[in-house]
Amino acid sequence: MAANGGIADDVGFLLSRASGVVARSVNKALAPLGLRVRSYSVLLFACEWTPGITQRQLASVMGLDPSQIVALVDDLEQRDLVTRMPDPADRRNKLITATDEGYQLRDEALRRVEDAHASHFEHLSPAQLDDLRRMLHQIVFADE
Amino acid sequence: MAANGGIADDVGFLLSRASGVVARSVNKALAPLGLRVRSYSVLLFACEWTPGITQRQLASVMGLDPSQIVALVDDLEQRDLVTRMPDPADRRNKLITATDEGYQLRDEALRRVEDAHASHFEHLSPAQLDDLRRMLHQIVFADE
DNA sequence: TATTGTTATACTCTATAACTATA
DNA sequence: TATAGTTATAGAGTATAACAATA
Repeated sequence: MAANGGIADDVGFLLSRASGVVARSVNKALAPLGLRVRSYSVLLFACEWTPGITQRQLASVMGLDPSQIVALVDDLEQRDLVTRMPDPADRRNKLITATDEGYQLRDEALRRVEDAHASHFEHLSPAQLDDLRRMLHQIVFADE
Repeated sequence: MAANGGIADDVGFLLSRASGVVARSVNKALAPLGLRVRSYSVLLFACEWTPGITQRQLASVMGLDPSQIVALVDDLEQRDLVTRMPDPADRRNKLITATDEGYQLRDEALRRVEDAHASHFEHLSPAQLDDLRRMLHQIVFADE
């Protein structure tokens, strides 16, 4: 599975290295906006889901424990980028929705992340990036 | 509902998710051996490099700061899995080399990691895994 | 002066368990 | 009782700065 050329060619090792390189770069690009890669992802999910995404759904889709979502949403909520609205149908759920400010910050964040990504993905064609996306998706959801 | 082509299909996001899924699984597989994915990588590099790898080289190849290598090597050294030998040619360098015990533990670790990987990569052909390796390598070393 | 390894510190991320409120 | 969110805590990972030994 690994080890044609040893640990340096191990897919798990390369995944970790590539993820680290990109995340570091994205964190730097987002720092002026007061975002990190995690809070950025939460903001985008809040923008994309209508009429909002529950914290449980966020935890599931981000691969995190629900307890880790709390602080991320707290931060965005305190900055008026998202709101926590109790779901009328089930008051245990809290629907996370982006505010107008949230959408505006997302637009700026998307531009910065796209620039950061460009330097890392420039040697890959759009078709290759599609293949890459598909394969990563299969690794993440291998058991479904 | 989620938008398609949104953050869930972002290559950086998928890299982070896939890396997390695999690392979690590998950490669990290595736990009985007292290894984690980081110390496992150090052990493998120590096994593969002749006549040893310096801590600076380890930091470079693993994408870490040299200060982070110290504790990793300390741990392996205290368990007699690797040795720190001053390089006669330049006594600032310390060559990290695996002991016989280190090589033995590596063999067992390799088996466990291969099993852990199998469940995540089973839907990908050997050719696809080669493509994946190549693309990840290009992302990591895009600026070289 | 420059480089290798080291220590120290602060912050972020990860993993678990236990609690509350709603159902 | 079961589920969603929350709090708390300990451990692992990340990022910098400064220092001693060696070149």
